[in-house]
Amino acid sequence: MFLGEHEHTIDAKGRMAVPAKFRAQMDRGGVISKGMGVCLSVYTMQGWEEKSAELVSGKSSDELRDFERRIYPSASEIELDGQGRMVIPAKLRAYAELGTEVTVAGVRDHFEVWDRASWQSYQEKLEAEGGTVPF
Amino acid sequence: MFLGEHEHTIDAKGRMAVPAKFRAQMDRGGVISKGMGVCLSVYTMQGWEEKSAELVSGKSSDELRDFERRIYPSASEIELDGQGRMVIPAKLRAYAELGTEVTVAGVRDHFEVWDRASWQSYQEKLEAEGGTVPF
DNA sequence: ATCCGAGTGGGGAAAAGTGGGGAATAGTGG
DNA sequence: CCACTATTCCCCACTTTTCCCCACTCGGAT
Repeated sequence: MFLGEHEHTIDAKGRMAVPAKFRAQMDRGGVISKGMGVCLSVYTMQGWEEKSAELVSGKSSDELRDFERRIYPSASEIELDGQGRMVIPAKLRAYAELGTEVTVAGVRDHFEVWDRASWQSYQEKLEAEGGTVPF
Repeated sequence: MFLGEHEHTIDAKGRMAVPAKFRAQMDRGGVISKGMGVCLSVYTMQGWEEKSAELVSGKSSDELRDFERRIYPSASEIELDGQGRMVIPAKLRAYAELGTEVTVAGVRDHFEVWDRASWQSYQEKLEAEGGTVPF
């Protein structure tokens, strides 16, 4: 399970360290894709397969074609280098408007990568709307 | 699995580099055919056989004959050269209105080749219709 | 104080993408 | 059957990007 908020950086080569707590789950690689909102989502390979299978089920063939043409091209397979970093494709970096300072947030079955400023204003918005955490 | 969006070019000889991430799957060649919409679809040999078998199943013999006469002549077997490129037949290039700048998009079991401008407007259309990516 | 793991930065080798020359091949007309 | 032309294919060359490895810093734990 992915938990917690981690502040990391993206270097000049487009690399970002995966939080050490997430690495064991990602050791066999994973999939990064455009997320809901201005962010990117990273799944384990298994998680991605389950999630995408679930999303395409029960669609008519016309819908399915368009749908597949949106989700698969917007994703990319990723692996970790010797230092536990992943390379974020330039297209995806642009989509999520990532600068060098990013926040990595664990969200149960996947984790998300946000530009740090976007993340902060998003959290502030949630707080203003939704009140306090329920624990 | 074919994933991601790759910007490539078609040179004066009609050749296009297959994205490196797709090559391992294409090493024994594949089949290129007209795609759904103004694009071309490329399958692995195995993927093509499965897909075409699935499409012809459950058709009456009259339907089947016409269908086969449409599908198979519009397709072409392709191999990769020493540099990992494939030659796109001129007829298919014309069908998909491909200029020199193209986008190669991975769509799970196959990948598609679009003229870069067509791809972009198609994606914009999908976005306008379908909202955000669900991940 | 020292060790160790995490996060970051960068150099250099390897691979990817592109372009083009020239031989082999296939197709065309005499 | 031969000659000519056009196309295809194989190879080499160049540039850019990617990947692998080593090095440094910073905290926390021993």
